Amino acid sequence: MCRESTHSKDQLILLFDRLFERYGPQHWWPADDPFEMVVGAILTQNTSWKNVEKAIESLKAAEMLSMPAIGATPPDELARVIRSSGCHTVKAGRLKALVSHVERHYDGDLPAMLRQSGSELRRELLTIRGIGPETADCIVLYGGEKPSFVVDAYTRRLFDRAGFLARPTYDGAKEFCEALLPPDTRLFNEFHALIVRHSIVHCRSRPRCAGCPLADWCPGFRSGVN
DNA sequence: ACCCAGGTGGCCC
DNA sequence: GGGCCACATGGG
Repeated sequence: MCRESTHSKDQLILLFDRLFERYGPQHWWPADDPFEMVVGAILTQNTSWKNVEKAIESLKAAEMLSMPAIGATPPDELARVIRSSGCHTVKAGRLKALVSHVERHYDGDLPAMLRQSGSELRRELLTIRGIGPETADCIVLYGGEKPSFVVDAYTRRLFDRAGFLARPTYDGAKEFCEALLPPDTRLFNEFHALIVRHSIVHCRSRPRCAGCPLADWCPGFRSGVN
């Protein structure tokens, strides 16, 4: 990173303000409890949230949305229940890997794991098969409620198009944000949720940028970044 | 018939 | 460090 300035800091905060003014608080993560949150984070990997909701409903209907149930269910049966989330064979294995980790190291006490510091929790999550940087950051931020900035494909594309960073890597975009923003859980929570919301609701359904709250940063008619 | 989704791991160079 | 692929359902 190393090219940060009060300029890009102000721009970044302005971008957040524009999104917040437009869309308001997003109230993420949509889950009834920490375990459902973590399950959702794994199921939503490269998958639309709509399909994840169906899979979570299936788990609830089968009374399988609990660590003991997932721990005791054979992988192929679990896969059938979460089928709608796509890549279900892979994800069934990831859910079981997560559950067995928490059972082995915390006697099944997920909140105990989530109580660690953000950096320790992140490091530990990354050792679990099927949890990569984005899923880990989601769990730290939305499950552990510690300020770990979540980057996704939308974030990287937005920062690239808006001229904040050129072809950012995951870690590059994360470090950029964490260097410029105060480590505020609420801010990080809303920032990521708003970028997702904007990218889906606005950019996809209205590709012409009509009324885009980020028009200042659009490549076509940019007015002053950099 | 494509292309994309709130990614990750494996393999390659 | 990057590029490519499989994983796979459901909606545009």
